[in-house]
Amino acid sequence: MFELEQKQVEEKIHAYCRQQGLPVIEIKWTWIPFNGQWGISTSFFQLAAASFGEKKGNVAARASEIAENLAGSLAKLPAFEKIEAVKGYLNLYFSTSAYFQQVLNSVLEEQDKFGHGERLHQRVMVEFSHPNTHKAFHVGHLRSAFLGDVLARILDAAGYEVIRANYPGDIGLHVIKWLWNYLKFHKGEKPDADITRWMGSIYAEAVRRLEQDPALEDEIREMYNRWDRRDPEVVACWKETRQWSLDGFNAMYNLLGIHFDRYYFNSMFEVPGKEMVEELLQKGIADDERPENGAVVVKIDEKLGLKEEKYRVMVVLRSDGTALYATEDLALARQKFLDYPDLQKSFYVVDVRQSLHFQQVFKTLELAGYEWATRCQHLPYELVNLPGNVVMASREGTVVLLEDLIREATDRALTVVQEKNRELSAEKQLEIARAVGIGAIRFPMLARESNKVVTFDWESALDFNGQAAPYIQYAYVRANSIMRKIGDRIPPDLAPTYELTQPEITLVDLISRMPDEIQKAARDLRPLIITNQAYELARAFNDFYTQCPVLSAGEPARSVRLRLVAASRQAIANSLAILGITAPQAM
RNA sequence: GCCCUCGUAGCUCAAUGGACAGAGCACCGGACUUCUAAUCCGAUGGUUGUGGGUUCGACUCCCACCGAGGGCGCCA
Repeated sequence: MFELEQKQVEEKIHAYCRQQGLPVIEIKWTWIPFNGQWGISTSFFQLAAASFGEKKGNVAARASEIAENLAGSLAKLPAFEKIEAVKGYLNLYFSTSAYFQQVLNSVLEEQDKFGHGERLHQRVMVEFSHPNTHKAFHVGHLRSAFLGDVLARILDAAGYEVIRANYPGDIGLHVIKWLWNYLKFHKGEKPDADITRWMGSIYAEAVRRLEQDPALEDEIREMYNRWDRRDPEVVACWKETRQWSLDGFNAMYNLLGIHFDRYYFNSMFEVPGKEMVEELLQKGIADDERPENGAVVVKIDEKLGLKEEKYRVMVVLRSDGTALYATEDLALARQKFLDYPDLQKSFYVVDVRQSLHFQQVFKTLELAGYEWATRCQHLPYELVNLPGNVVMASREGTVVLLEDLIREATDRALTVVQEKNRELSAEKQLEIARAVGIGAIRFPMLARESNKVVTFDWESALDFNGQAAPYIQYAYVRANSIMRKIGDRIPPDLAPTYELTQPEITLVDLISRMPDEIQKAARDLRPLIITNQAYELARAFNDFYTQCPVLSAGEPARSVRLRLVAASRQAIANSLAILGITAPQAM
């Protein structure tokens, strides 16, 4: 938000460097790290070290000297209230009243666009979630869904045109097993409610039956053959039951606040994938080892002339000529660029275990001469495990179903809402409980580095205190409550003519950082940056709330603070929006 | 055997290569005639796995080791 001011100072520093015969280097700004102080800072250690060249010297002392000199020559800049040199750092403190006013004005003018970047007119795609039909949807699946959703929101806020893509696994061995069990033991059944759970149970039952009697594998093979022959009964059953899953997923996505612009289905890429393998063979990139009882493979390291193994060998077609996941991924990647030739980036939010697989796919496409291959990028994330490092797997039955988690979280929130908001209708209460419960589920999936394993346990999943979504939502509600008391009429623009207190300065400081934080989150593809920002903002607001009376304050503080409350409410709302967390009107 | 990721307070996690490594939970002690206490304030808690190296400066980068997890031609 302070590009202009920064530029001015940078020019002065550069002029000083030239005058002193120092190298002109890029100035890196940081926020002043001291609480309650508002401004920007840069250090001169690098410059001091450079000034000595090959010789040794006291860098700290030299840096202090440079900072002191600059502080002296910059002393008259009107943009800053105070300029000081401390231990080799140059600290520039904003003139609070002017910027305080400027920040609030931007927020209140831009409203829900505050913090967002200029439209870049660049298109990117984020593929995420990719659930398997005919299986349960469990908590382990949430990470990709939330990560992808929020990355899409972040990129959109940063200024990109974002395509949200889903790639459901609607065919494959798991579906065949399901169809077999259904047609043999459950033909004609269809539950009225809770369909995703039921789909999962039919699958789990199929797995159990096959474990108990391995001879049944023959029947699975037969079912696969029927599918390959496009047996009308099997195809019809597949179409119908596949839709049940998709309907169930849609209901869940709606509840979770996730939507997609584009669906690619696994079943659409079997044939095109095989065609691409044929093409790879013709180009001499793939090797057909089927005559020697092998498969069709791409020996990537060999083709690249690498001495050490890196990409290894990727199987692109089974020895019996049937398609693999890899086969289909080749065609999927291509389809995305056929649909959107101007795609700058094609992101895949898929768990870390598939890192090598995606490196292989993208490198193979590059070898095949597709120039867009380098625009594909896998965004890996670690798994959600159960305590004791137990992986969630539908087959093992070690899962926490999403429906159960949502119900528990919502119930717990509802208990509090009913106690605290007796005057609200049951419908309103449930709406709030949903926002709080689902927000509480979302937050911890986003508030940690994606390369760290998340351990799910009920106790912390249902803990609404501290660093959690309800804390942030509550800050929003408090701000909203104050504004409601004055009919939401925000006082007109005015400058603070009283001495601002520390909580007020900290709060506006954090609000002013939001545009930068959003850009940083988009650049690094890290939702964590936004969760941190949102939490800090909420904390600063709660601090302000307890220390600074608003409605009972005398003018001009009352009006200034009302504007600050309105701006805080907006900033918190915008942070929550990027995180896909609903900001309730009451709690 | 090769490759990838992680290791920070009792627990869960933060910290653009820069100022005293910060939060939450738990535990202990306080605060509701005042805008919603799902809140706030205070106290306790650290040789950042170990050993080297690079740098003016390392939780951060490099190397080795230890510990945990994951991946390596026909699963997805």
